[in-house]
Amino acid sequence: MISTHPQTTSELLAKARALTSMSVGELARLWQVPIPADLHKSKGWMGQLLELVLGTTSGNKPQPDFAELGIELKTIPITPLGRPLESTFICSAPLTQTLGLTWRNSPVYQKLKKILWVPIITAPKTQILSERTVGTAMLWEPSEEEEQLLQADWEELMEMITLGQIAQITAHHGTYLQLRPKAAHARALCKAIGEDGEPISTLPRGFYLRAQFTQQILQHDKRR
DNA sequence: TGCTGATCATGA
DNA sequence: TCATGATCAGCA
Repeated sequence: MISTHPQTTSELLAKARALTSMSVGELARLWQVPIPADLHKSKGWMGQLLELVLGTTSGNKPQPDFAELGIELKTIPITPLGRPLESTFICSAPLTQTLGLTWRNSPVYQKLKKILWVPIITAPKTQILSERTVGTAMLWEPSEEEEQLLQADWEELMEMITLGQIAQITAHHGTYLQLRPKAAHARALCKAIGEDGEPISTLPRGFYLRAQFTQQILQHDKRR
């Protein structure tokens, strides 16, 4: 089966909604994608399957998955009750040259401003991949209130990075947006700002949405 | 058992 | 190394 790139937002949403209740095994068969035994060594597999099915246009370039529509695609494993099993990676965090960076022109905001969420109903986490099913996809844009909350977290974290306090940042910081390691392994280091403004080597970090926040998004949208 | 910190695959 | 896609694994 061949996917065409969706031309409009409504076409994309309709396409995603048409997948509701389909099993992962069914999708993989239709698109002739081999199913891994588990996701241990194929962590991005689910996301890549949906990219194929929905016909994303961007590959692994630093731009929205549907560049023309300005929409980012995120697959999120949820329990049958709608609780996300994982936090959601947004983008890597700039650790140097952060002065002058503002919320609205930050990579975090650019990623978050329009997201197509595709829930994958997964229960329990050990459930065989092919038996998981697609939930109801939804298009989300942050409300004013949500944006303010995210911006506050972002500003707190970015200030710490800029002031050379990255070593003190843990995943406990940030109410809805957190900063965590994002690396191939512990030896993958990058440059950051040290306590006295000197360059230091540290683990690359990424911004993540807490599962609690994602849950609110998904629940809120159901009431519309 | 939820969450943090660590990790896996792939392409340029 | 850094971008894309995330989930794993063990501790609190």
